[in-house]
Amino acid sequence: MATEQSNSTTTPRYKQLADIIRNAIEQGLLADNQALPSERELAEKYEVSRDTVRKSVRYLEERGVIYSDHGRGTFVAPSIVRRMSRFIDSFSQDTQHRGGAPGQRILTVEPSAASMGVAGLLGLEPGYPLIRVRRVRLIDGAAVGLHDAYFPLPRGSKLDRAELEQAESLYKLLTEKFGFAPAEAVENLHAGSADAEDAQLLGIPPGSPILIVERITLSDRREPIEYCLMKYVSSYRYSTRIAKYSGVA
Amino acid sequence: MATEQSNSTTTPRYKQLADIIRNAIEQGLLADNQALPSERELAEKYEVSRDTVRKSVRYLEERGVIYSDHGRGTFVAPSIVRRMSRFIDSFSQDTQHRGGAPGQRILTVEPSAASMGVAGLLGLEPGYPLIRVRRVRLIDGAAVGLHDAYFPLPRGSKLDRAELEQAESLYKLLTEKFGFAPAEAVENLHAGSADAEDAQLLGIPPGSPILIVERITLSDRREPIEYCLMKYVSSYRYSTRIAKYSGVA
DNA sequence: TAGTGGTCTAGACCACTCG
DNA sequence: GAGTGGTCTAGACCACTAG
Repeated sequence: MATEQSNSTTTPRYKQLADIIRNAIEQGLLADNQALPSERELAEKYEVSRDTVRKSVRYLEERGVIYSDHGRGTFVAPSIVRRMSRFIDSFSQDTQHRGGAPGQRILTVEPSAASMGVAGLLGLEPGYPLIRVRRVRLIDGAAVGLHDAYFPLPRGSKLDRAELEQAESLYKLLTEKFGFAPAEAVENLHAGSADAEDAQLLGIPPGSPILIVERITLSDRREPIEYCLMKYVSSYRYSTRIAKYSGVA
Repeated sequence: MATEQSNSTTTPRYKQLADIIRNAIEQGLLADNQALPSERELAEKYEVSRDTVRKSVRYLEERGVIYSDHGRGTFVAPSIVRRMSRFIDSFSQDTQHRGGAPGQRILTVEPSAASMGVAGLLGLEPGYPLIRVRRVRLIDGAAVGLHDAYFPLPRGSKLDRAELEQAESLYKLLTEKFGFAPAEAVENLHAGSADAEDAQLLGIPPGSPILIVERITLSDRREPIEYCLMKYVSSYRYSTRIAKYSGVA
């Protein structure tokens, strides 16, 4: 930690240290459930305070990379846990983490007045102008899901299909072009059946079971900024991690 | 924070303060998205260091109760987010949070030698002696899910149906009687169809779509201690919160 | 008993937001 | 510029685990 990289002006030390530890784990230098050096040792080795080391440890613990046990030490989380983090732009990342090639086929990109349902979820007036983007999501070229996203654009802005087709990701495009800043999301999941259109687009028989995921994305001020309805074929796995039991009452 | 309760010997101050804040929110003293007093004000008012206040804030932030924004302040999370925390013993708690009465009908409590599949998931030898508990989960008396749990018991221990029928919760019983100590869990979800038996137990037509949740529960040492296969009718909602986008490389 | 993580303090300075 | 949260330090003591 002595002589710092060029970007150290902005990256806090605890994140730098966290990256060092995470890289060591990802490169297999530390095995599952193996103990890390003690906090005091890490502090000395990297010339930071113990409190900064603890911040790194918390940071990685929240992400399921390591875990600490009072009086015993800090350990590498088993890979089954490490692989399970969820992120907001989950489809592409999840798929890549699982070794698949994510893809998409854009169906429509069009203006859409908010229906009562969507307006309620987004906290807007019915009829409010939204953009609706419908896509088939692919893994290794095979259709696995349908995404139907609704979001407002800043007044006067436009989004066309060509733009989206070139972009690496819808979220990245929205973020860079329109200042779309997702901070958090809530998701509701349930089982359902494919209707005729779903079935045709996903290449499955009508009535097949599908996993339905509804998501509301919130800005840093916790204003709803997107509603997305997703439908997945039954071979698609949605993975999640449930953190430490929190002594609720 | 001056004169403390009797149990203050063990409860850390930051959790006591977190409880004070959470209670204020739950009692409606603070509205959604309303700003909390600044960290410095809270530190002065409750006579703790600012760092301790920050621990309380982190603690509640992880649980989706509040959120902080650099330079702006700390705010009450909107109720749509606050309601979304998941816990390991989720069914009973989730159901209660939603205003329903959770219940169960125990189908079988029996010894079961680990199949190859379950053995692999639990990191045991096939044939290892396990207990298998099958239950129908109810909300307001109506069947909504099937739980099929497998776990090892300490050598020589036994678990019978009568015991389970009296217990408040399977987890509580296992924890208190056998030192079962869940620290974390991973879940995989996908859509499927009810077979004849599922359909009969859930009171739905065979072939109906169901939400299939597989869970592996891990101990504080991250050893797998339970595998549970859950099937839910399509009206059941599985809710989750996706925390702040974490700058993963 | 030695070593580990957990809590707590008091103070400093930086980075960000907003009027 | 005033106020907010974010980072960092150095040190102290407690609680837990294990040989």
